[in-house]
Amino acid sequence: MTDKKINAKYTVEGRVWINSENFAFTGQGKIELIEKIKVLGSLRKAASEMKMSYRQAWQNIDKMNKLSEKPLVILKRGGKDGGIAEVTEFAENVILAYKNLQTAFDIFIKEQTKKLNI
Amino acid sequence: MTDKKINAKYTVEGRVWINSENFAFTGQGKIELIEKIKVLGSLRKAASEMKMSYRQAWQNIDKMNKLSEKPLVILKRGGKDGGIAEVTEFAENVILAYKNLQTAFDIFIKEQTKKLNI
DNA sequence: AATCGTTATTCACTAATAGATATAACGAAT
DNA sequence: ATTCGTTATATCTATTAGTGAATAACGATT
Repeated sequence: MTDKKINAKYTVEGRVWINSENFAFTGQGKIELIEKIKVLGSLRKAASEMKMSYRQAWQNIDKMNKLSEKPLVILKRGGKDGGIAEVTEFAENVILAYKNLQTAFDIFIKEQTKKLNI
Repeated sequence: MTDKKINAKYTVEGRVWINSENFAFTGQGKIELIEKIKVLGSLRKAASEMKMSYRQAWQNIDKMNKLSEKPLVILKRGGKDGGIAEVTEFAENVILAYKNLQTAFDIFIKEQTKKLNI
């Protein structure tokens, strides 16, 4: 017989990210941004699609690139299409690591919510 | 032989809290505030000792009281000492739950940092 | 060299947050 | 009734964060 006494009023929530030298260089928003860049090949379009200001998007990418070992997105201006935004293989690894983390965290949250005793 | 190949450049970080109907009614700051209230018997002194503005402290307590099932801190004004702030038994339970959660989360963070593969 | 759409950067404006200050309300103790 | 130190609340200011607009810089393609 399963225990049905679940208190749904209180839940555990939280956030996780990966840090590099005092800067959270991942986080849901940034991961999503990189993924959109990968699809669209453009920082401007990616930001626009996320309804994130271009400025903020650029700053995020710039910080991530500068504060991590290797760049995550290579931005080039000029050229045929005005410029390109290229997602590096390193970024792919980071995204994978973040997703694994997030998956584990989701499980953690569920467990802890179940354990809540208030 | 222990694996010494630890990449200390990247770490997992995060935050957890307990939610009640769309309001994070716990969090390190709020828990600390309640604990200080318990010791000092005064919201004003507790806020002052934490270098938190009285206004913010009062608002936090007020929200917590209103948005949770039972009040966590009972505030009374007037009287011999000008007023009193009383921590309820319910608040004690919440604090305990939060600390258990935090302990588990600390372990989670360590594990995940160790697993980081970037 | 002219064009194009992007990256890169600045500036001014706005909204939101935090803080400080001041003061009213309170009621047990005297 | 007066006093006291607190709770409770309003108001103003300073700081910060975020947005939007405008524009310069770029370089492969034509």
